[in-house]
Amino acid sequence: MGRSPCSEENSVKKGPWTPEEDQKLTDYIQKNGHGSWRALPKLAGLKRCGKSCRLRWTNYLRPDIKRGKFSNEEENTILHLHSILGNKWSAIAAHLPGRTDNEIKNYWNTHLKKRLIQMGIDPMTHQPKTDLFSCLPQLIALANLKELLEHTQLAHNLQYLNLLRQPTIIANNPELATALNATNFMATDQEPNPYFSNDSLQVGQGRVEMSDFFSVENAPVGGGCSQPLQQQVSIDQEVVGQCQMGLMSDKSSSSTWNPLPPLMDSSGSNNTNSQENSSTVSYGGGGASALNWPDFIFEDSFLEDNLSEIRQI
DNA sequence: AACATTTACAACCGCGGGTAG
DNA sequence: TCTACCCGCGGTTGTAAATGT
Repeated sequence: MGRSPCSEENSVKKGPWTPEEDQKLTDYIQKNGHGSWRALPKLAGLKRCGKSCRLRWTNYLRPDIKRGKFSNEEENTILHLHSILGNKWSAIAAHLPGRTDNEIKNYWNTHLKKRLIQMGIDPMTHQPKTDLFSCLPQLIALANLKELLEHTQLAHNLQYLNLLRQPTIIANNPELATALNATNFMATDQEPNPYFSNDSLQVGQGRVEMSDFFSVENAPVGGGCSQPLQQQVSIDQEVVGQCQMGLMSDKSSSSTWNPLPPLMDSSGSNNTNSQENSSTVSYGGGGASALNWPDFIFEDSFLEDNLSEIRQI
């Protein structure tokens, strides 16, 4: 009873198609149309089952098939339609001229599905995953990203402070000079700044190369960043503005991690040895201080007044 | 250079709906 | 209404190519 499956038919060839077989099939269909697929192999002189011929034609030999990489537009269409239709590959293919359901299915399984999983999105529901284990890699990546961005803000703040050390700026702002002196951040030519240089930075007990902060190679994997990390954190002409924002946010929120150098009372006898302090001061602690940073360094007008000096550096 | 592993994709398999007799 | 057959669909497998060790 019932029909015999294609694979059980006698003398039916399976496996990859040869160029000769492709040519026979193409020639026959172009001359006669496919008609009955079941009858086609015999008429075309092929030792294949009708089903195999149909698949070969519709998925590979059909002249209107588009080859090559899927465009961003096609990817977006697949993602959108899949979120509505699910695994209805033929329905999705109907919206993508030249693409077969098989090709879309393969592309989904090998590229798009994996990408959604990496982004912490359930490929079947298109919703963010809720179970902790399945999105553990994303959580780790986010934790790494947070750490990187905190260090980046620290670097920005310190670079801003370094810019403020310029003699012309200090000469015009005695209050700033006092504050900088109070941080142990002020250095002379004979006594280099222990915390910051153009290419490295003191963080707690360690020293980190600036290149570690600002290279894509060291960026955390995953995390769903919508733009290259380098674009987000690179120090360029906007660094002054970013530094100022960092300073202001830290100033207004003392309960959060504070990357600013603490102000120290310079009248104290124990704070004169910067070399000793360099090994003990931790920016992360932000310990209690009787002194405050002068308000004017957080204001736009101060920045604008000194922008020309800062940009000459 | 050799081997192992991963990736990409063509092809196969089985199921279910539709239809003619 | 039942049966045999055809066709299309979605899931799965096999394998060549690419990449890593």
